[in-house]
Amino acid sequence: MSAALPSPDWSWEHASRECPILHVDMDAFYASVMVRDRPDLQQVPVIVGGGHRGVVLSANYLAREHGVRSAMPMTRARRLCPRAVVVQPDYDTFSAVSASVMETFRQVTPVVEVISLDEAFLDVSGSVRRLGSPYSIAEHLRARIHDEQQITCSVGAAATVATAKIASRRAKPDGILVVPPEAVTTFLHPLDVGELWGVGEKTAQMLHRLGLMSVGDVAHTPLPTLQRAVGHALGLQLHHLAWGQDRRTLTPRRGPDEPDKSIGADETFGRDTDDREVILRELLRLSAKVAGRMRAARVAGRTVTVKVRFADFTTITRSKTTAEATDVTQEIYQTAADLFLALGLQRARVRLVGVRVEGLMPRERVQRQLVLGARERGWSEADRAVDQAASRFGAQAVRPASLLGGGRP
DNA sequence: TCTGGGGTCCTAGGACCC
DNA sequence: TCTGGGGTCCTAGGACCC
Repeated sequence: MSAALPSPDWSWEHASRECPILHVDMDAFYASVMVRDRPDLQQVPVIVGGGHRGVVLSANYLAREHGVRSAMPMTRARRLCPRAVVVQPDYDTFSAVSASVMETFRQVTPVVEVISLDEAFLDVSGSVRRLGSPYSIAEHLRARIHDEQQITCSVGAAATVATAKIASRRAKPDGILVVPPEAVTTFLHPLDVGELWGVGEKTAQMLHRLGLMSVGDVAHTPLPTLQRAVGHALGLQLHHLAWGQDRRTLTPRRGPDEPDKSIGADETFGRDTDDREVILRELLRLSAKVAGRMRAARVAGRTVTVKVRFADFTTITRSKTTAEATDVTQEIYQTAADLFLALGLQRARVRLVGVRVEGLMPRERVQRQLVLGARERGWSEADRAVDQAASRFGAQAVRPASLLGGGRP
């Protein structure tokens, strides 16, 4: 399992000294957490996923043996593994387990970049004197997480973020892989191009068409050729990554001074619809959700984007940028509804609609034009009342009048 | 009963300004 | 009358990540 080059006095301990970047990734996280408290599920294939029209969020290794993978349509997953038990995700539990795991990381080093609920980078260069080599720190973390949470994780250790990330994937499940600097190209070059960060299905196909199958092939392709094929930025990135070069450093946390760049929500209908009223009502619900999250984050934004996905899965977006930033539900909805209606759809069957607000800035920085019309102030105050009621009685308690009574199964 | 929902970044064309 | 670049903003689409 190692890509390291043995030398006379070689050891994992020693080899890891130049590998202070750890990438820790929980193994089949959602599935592992769901199975943990259900002894009856321990020896059966388990798929975590939404119901109707959903995708696989996670699958345990017994299900993976049948070819089930994350993000696969549930229909296909069930076909591949009919005897799998399908369970609904429990995000509250996932968040709690994740928070505890991240806390364990922070006891090892303050330099933790959280990527998602089940994944983080750690820079342990400042912890080596206190806790030992990166390799023994990784072992320590794995043992603690297993003891405290009864789930396993895998760790990749390297000198750079990108290589550590690939290493953890190759270490799965329940393993550690150290890739010392002198072994980086030996490790990377035989891998498929799809292993590189930024190479998904489409780019992998494109590279394969050019005869570039392995990371080594990419490494030995002239940069201009690469850039013509996949674009300027990605070409440069792949060129660097293929040689194990990655200047990225860890950013522990996005500060309050650096808010999200956009906030949005979308939803796939239970069944495709061409009913304008149904779609507009959904846009209102999504606008309320987005605006509520914006107010909670104390941001306002200028660009509203509507997304429409049709029955054949083609997807379009329409956006409008206004002079003034807003966090007001009615204003966001009005823009979204205008954009949607301007499409002039007649009988097109719609699968999904979404609303997103971009160009976010801290709310304090928004200078509302002098003429704070009575109407506008009214909406803003209505939103605040909704927020307060929602925080006391739950988000379901308060919603726009047009969402009441219109519900259908 | 094929294909979720939350995001980020890049590209490319056109408008507009200097 | 014809023709420059550079920079920024906006819009639309696409790819990718978890």
